[in-house]
Amino acid sequence: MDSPTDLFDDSSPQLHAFAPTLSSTDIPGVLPQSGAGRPPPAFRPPGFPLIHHLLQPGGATRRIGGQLNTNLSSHRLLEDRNMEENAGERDVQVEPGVDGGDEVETEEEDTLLRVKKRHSDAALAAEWSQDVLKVKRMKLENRQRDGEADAEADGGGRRREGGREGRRREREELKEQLEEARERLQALQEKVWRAFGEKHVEEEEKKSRHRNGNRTAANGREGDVGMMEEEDITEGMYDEEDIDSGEIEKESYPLLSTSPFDNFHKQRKVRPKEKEGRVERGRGGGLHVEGVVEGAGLWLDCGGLMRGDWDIGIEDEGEEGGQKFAQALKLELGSAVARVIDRVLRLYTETIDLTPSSPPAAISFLPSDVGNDGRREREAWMGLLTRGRGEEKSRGKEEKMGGQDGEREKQLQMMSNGSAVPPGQPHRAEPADLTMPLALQRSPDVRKAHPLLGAPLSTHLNPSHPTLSLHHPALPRPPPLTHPPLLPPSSQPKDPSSSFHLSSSSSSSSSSSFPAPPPPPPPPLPLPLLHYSMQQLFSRSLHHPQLPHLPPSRKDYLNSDPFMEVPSHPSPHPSFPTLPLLGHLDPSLVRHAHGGRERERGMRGDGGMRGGGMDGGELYLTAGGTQEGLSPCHLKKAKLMFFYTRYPSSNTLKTYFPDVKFNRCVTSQMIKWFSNFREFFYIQMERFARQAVRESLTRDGAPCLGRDNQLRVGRDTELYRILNMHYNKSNVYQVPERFIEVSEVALREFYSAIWTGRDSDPCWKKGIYKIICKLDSPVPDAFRLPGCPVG
DNA sequence: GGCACCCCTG
DNA sequence: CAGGGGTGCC
Repeated sequence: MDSPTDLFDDSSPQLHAFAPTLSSTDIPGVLPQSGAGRPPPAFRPPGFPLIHHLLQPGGATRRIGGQLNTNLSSHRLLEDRNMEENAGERDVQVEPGVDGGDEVETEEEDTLLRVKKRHSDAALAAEWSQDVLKVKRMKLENRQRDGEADAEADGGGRRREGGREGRRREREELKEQLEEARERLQALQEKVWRAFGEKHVEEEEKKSRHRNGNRTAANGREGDVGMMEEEDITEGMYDEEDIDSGEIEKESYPLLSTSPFDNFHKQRKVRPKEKEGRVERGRGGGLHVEGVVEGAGLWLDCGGLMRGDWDIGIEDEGEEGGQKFAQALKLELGSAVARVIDRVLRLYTETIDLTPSSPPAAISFLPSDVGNDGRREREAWMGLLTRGRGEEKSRGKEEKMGGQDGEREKQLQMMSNGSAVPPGQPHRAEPADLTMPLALQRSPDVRKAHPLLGAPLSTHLNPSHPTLSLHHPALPRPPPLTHPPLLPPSSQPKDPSSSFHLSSSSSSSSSSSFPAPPPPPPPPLPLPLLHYSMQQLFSRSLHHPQLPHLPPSRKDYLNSDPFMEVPSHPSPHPSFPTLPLLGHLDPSLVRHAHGGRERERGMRGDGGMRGGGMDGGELYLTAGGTQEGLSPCHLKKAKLMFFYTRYPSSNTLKTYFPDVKFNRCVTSQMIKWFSNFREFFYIQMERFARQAVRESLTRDGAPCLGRDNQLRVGRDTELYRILNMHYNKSNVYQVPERFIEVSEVALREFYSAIWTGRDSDPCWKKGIYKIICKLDSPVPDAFRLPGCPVG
């Protein structure tokens, strides 16, 4: 069965997956063709019950088609077989003699099918179907115990014969049906919550279960059976299911904390006494409707048909009553399912509706806003990676790549201090501009003490640039001479400030610290936000925070690695899970992570994987093993590594991709990657350098500062944005300061070469390459971790 | 000649 | 981003 992980692929953004579109997929029998070619459904909140009307008597016909049909059909086959084989044994959930049961089931499936259709996502459907089966399996296991318990209770209680025995049996069967329905509802609910990002209701469920447990316990011996049964089931369920949905979702989605469910639960509490009274009238082995329903956190209120009424009806009217009961059950179950789905969908749509222009909010997917797990992971992969590389610590342990670090720094310093000044500079008045230390423009206090490199690189998030700007990379470049892209805010407040405030707006803290000159409102930020959140989920699941202890043999690389501190650090937030998170997501993910090697092998040369983006690559990570091919995840990691090393040796690559089984092909492919990265890098440098040259020529009388400032690559510049978007697309990694400095060096080199006309030499770039090559810096040790850096 | 890199192209 | 040709270095 297909894994639901496709759900999170780029190609099927969440909005697509869960938007209750009223497109052709609503036509019964027309199932969505798993994503491809379907236009993103325009989302609109349902103003009417989406499901309920389908459940009216006669309204629910069984039309199943496509993949779902396969799944559900097989499910039903299994189910039917179970019913036949186990009718007398353990699985007495629906006895053939009872008409209602099968139909209820059918209606449920139909209902759910429609939900799934509305979701228009085959993956979700598959997942759901899979989980139904799982629930069934668990139920079978629990049924045995349950059956024994029931038998005991009956044996100790009363003996009935003839019709009475039959009615009791019917009740039990109906009870079974109810339980099954409850489990299905619960499974559905979990699916939906998981899919919709709901977590809060789970807590409600637990509270409800507690309440219910207490209440049921108060009902005495007969209640105990039911309670234990229910708890068995729910626990069994959660033992398994919690692995899937678990803490992550519970912690991650506070948005829905005031959900309609809350109100509903409050509603329910209005008349607990009355219900308790009715419960007490219930008989041994009776229907624990309320417990069942409440335990599932659902609001199956049964429309006034309370348990006692049913019981009385059954007792008094015999078979007819039983059939009525069955009918009522059927209706109520159906309507309950409908309400569940309606509410969930409405809840979801409301949530979506509340944040229609979610980009800014969602941009805060940056560490402070993600779930705790994500934050922790991010700290491992991002915060620590970017934070730690103190220059002092890094010094002297440079790898072979570019020679000694001190040498590099000297070089860098030299570059920035004016060696880049072109000889024979036409504009004699301006060399001072070009020789100005690049970094002085940003943090003068620090940089004065350590020109250019003295300050620790990215030791912290500069409050002025806490996050990266989020300009769309595809924005057309402005005309060269109108808005020099490299101008800093000081010289050209208009352009850079807008971009700067863009970047600020994406952070939570700093927008106030930079009073904007009447800035144009930030344009919508077209980032794949939901997609990114899913990325985070994946990366969370696939990073083993405690795994990365490296063998001592590698300690020679690790002396300054902040990442190594991660596992030993107590989590700053007590709620952070300390166990590997792998199990908290969907089991299919776990499967991917554990047994994914087979799939990894087939992954290479896919092409299809990149259908909507390459982020599915995270799915192919293994925690500990190696894989022969390179995944998109590795590409991502390589791009981030490019921030540190532009010319990695193959040894470096092997060091930092421990989960890759290197062979000639893989190595050359990775080398090629970096070649491509460099290419892009140099192209941008040249492009902006030429632009700056043009700008210089046309702005002849302009203040000197302006020209100088064009040759910097601050985090507020277009060049930076372009680079960031290329190497750090999801923008979760703090671009190391050193990379910015190297970029500035490159930019100045290009500028100088172009300015002096050296670019007429066909080999004019080689010198620049040489310089840049020497500016490689060691890659943070955190990159030695197998797997995917966040983003 | 082998290799790495650059550059161009699709 | 990959493939392939060109170039320079060892």
